[in-house]
Amino acid sequence: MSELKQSRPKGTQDFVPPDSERRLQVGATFRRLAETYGYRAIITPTFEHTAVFVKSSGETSDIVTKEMYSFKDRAGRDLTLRPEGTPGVVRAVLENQVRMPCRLYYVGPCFRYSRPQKGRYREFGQLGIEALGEAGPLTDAEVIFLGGAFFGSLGISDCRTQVNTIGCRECRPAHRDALRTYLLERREQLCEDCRLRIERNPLRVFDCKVETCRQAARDAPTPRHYVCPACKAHFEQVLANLDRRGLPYDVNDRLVRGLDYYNRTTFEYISASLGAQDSLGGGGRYDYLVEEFGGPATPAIGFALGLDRALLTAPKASVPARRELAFVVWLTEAEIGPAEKLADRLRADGIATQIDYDARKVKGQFKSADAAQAACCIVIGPDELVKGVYSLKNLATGEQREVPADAITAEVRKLFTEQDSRGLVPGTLES
RNA sequence: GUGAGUGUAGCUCAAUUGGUUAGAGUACCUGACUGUGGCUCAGGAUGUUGUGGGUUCGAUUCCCAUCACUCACCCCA
Repeated sequence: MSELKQSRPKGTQDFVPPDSERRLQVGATFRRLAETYGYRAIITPTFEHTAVFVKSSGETSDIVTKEMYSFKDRAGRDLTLRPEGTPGVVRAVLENQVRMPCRLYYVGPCFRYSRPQKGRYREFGQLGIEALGEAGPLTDAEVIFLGGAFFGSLGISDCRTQVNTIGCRECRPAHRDALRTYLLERREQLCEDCRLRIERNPLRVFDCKVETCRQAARDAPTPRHYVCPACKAHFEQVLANLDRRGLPYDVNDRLVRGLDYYNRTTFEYISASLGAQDSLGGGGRYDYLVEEFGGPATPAIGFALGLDRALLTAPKASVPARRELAFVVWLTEAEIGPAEKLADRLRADGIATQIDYDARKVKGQFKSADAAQAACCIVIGPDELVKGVYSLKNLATGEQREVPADAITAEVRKLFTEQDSRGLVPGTLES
């Protein structure tokens, strides 16, 4: 293996065909689905002022304390590659005074500085939606359902949906106090991290995987048992609606999520086939965030799904044997001109067309066509020029026949659809 | 940030207790086929064994360091 001077930075990925196409397709599936539910695209910068993330994700969150790609630009501004999508969206909505309520979706890269492993990269793709200005539980259920529908449309069958409620401003303090008291009584059993969490964010103890902490947390007061009547009713309606829609879910008392800004409904999609990083995505309600950004009090809910993890979990569609690509083959240099002209004509007609200008022999051109997975070759030789025809060869079946020059576009189209219907081009990812 | 494992041809992997010329499949190139790919047959090319040190008469094999990748902790997408 010869030494490459440059290799990709740790935790980043290259996508070469056909993986690149598959990845784009997943994004396209998401876009289409989101649009089906009335969401519209929002595009925000890949980096923001660092304060945007510190303020929204929480100063004590792991993302902010140790996972951000932060840097100073040449004018000394403090900037950060976005570790998640929501803060930038909220900032942009306020900055542009987008009329609310509004439903927005985004697809794009996010960055976190953590040690890479299966399903976890330093640059990763997120697919997200944010519904701003909708307060009701039916929105929560619809959002949760939409995420489930997305994984379903990718053919992911082992996705489980977990939901929980963590209460609101009114009921959270009561629970927090109860939890703190409970944890302080069992301080000895807790790991170092969890002892710190008691003061900073006791909810996180529920997330801890240390066995003694799990035991200690088993009977700890959960948020759900302390929620106020309003939150309780809200959650019950969310669940009732999920039932009505037929989306299976598990209520998970310990599901609290890593971002500080959530309230009431939280949810997460889990896959068994992902390994340690088993979360396909998650989200929740964040009714206070817009206000904290200096905007008007605005209820909101959203989710972020992992593009890479979706790709990892989704069954691999068989790679198409043939692409809708025509390949023009010339015999002698005298035909290069006509070949080029024909290719341009086909392209103008919307047919992807390629020529091998470099291959000296016909055989080499056919090999190129085969390697490119072209559906057909169109041969131009001295004979064809005299007769005013092209020889059209179907590379899947091997049949070749002469077609009149002015019928070539129609014939190629016909050949494409014939290959499709004969199943020579297996279905793509979405079907 | 912590731990473990793995680095041999473009790819997937071999190489007996350290033994001299590092192999196979596949992919690639050429020819059989001078206007035709995919099949078949016959040939061909390819490696500083990740890198740098060390032990040894001799290292792909053992030791140390380093880099990269992978998995896990952590965290989450």
